[in-house]
Amino acid sequence: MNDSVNILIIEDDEDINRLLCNIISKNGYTPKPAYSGTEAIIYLESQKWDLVLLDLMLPGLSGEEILRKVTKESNVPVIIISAKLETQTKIDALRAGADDYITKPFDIEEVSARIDSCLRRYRRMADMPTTNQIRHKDLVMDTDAKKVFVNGKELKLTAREYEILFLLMSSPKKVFTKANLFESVWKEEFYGDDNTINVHMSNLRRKLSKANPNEEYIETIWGMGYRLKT
Amino acid sequence: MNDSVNILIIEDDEDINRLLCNIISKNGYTPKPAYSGTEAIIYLESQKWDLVLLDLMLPGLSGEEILRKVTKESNVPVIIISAKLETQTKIDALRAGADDYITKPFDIEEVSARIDSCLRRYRRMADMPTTNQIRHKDLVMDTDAKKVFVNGKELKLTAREYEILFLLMSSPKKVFTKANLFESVWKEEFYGDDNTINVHMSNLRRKLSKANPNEEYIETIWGMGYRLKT
DNA sequence: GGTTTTCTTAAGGTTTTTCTTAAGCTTTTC
DNA sequence: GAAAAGCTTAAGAAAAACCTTAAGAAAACC
Repeated sequence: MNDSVNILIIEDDEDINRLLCNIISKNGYTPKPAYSGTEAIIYLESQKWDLVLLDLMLPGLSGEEILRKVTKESNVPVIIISAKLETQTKIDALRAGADDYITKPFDIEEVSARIDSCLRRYRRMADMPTTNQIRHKDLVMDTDAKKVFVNGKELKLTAREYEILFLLMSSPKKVFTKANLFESVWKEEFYGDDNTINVHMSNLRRKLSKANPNEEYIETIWGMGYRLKT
Repeated sequence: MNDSVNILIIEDDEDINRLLCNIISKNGYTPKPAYSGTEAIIYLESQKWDLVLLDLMLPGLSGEEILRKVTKESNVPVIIISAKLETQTKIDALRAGADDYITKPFDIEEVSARIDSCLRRYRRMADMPTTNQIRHKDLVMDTDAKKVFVNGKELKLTAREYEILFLLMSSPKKVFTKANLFESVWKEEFYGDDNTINVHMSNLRRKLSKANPNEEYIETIWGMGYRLKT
């Protein structure tokens, strides 16, 4: 168990799953079949994996959800295997953190080559501990619960306020222009009307400073935007 | 040399090469076109690259040879771009050390996603900080934090000053006319009144020379404009 | 369907940057 | 080496950017 390379195969079609298992063991790796999303989650949480092959079309929990969960909670490389041919799906998967994408029907040799390539890339990588918390000064943001704490005391924020603070905290050194903020939080094109942002910023600051009057969290960079104060 | 992300594009078709260059610079990276295998080799040996896009069908030195050379002599990730549809080619390329494979005709969004994904992977592997820095002499500009440092000491610039310096630093050898500067920084048409630029330039220079009196950073090219002093 | 929360709009005030002006300086050209 | 063109500096004026507050509109929730 120690030196083996463990590959989790999440694929509901039994034939395809078996085929993948065969390819993988022939290449000297240890396959583990999972036939549904829920089953996959159990395996994912039970041990450390070296690679995940993931079918996007699954009964129960969808492949997309699993992908999101995996990339959020761990560092395991993921290769998507799917019949979906649309480019957009591919792009979404790659952007969501997938490492490669193979469309069905696939070629045995190709799968094998991609698995090798992917593992080769990751072999040297050290694992990074991932948490669902972001911290800055005495601010703690729980991105699962979507709550913010100042000195352990919860700070009640509205959705917009939370999103703004999240953006700032996700890149602590980065200056976010109003256009940046607007497009990230509102998901609309920004065309110069920044007053809404001013007001939200002001409200957010008021709440923060009420929670801890001795600390300033958000800095204004004149003519540029906002940034977390270091 | 600065810390921008340099991507070498080895593709003999000028239209495709130009398209790729556009995609890449729009994503914030620095593209360099090479139109033949021999040209590519020269560039490959002349500097460090962050990513190579390689067309397999090339005049002169073949893509396969370049791929072999690159993977043998360096660690640079390579994405293959090719019209060859056969799986065997893909497999060979992946086995030979390529990191990804895109077949022509390709989708702009897909190329962009794959480049991002590939760079992200490598950055994690090398444990590289994702800060976006431009350097020139002892000037360091952090384009995320929008800060400038001279010998490690922060230089406080206004938005306009920052933009001017950014423009100069983004093309270290280029001479910017006042019209260039004005149109880039002010985003308005320039019609002859250059005094404003004079004043800003002067203020910028004053701050720079106060931070380091022994160095001159901006050069005036008489009758033409300004340039970073080498 | 009504209540409550959240968001947006608008206006007034403050701060900071940018622009304009003008005089003095430097480099090029003739 | 003098005239012309171009550049720098400084200071006050103007403009832009930003902050806060309050109230009406919209949305979310029950």
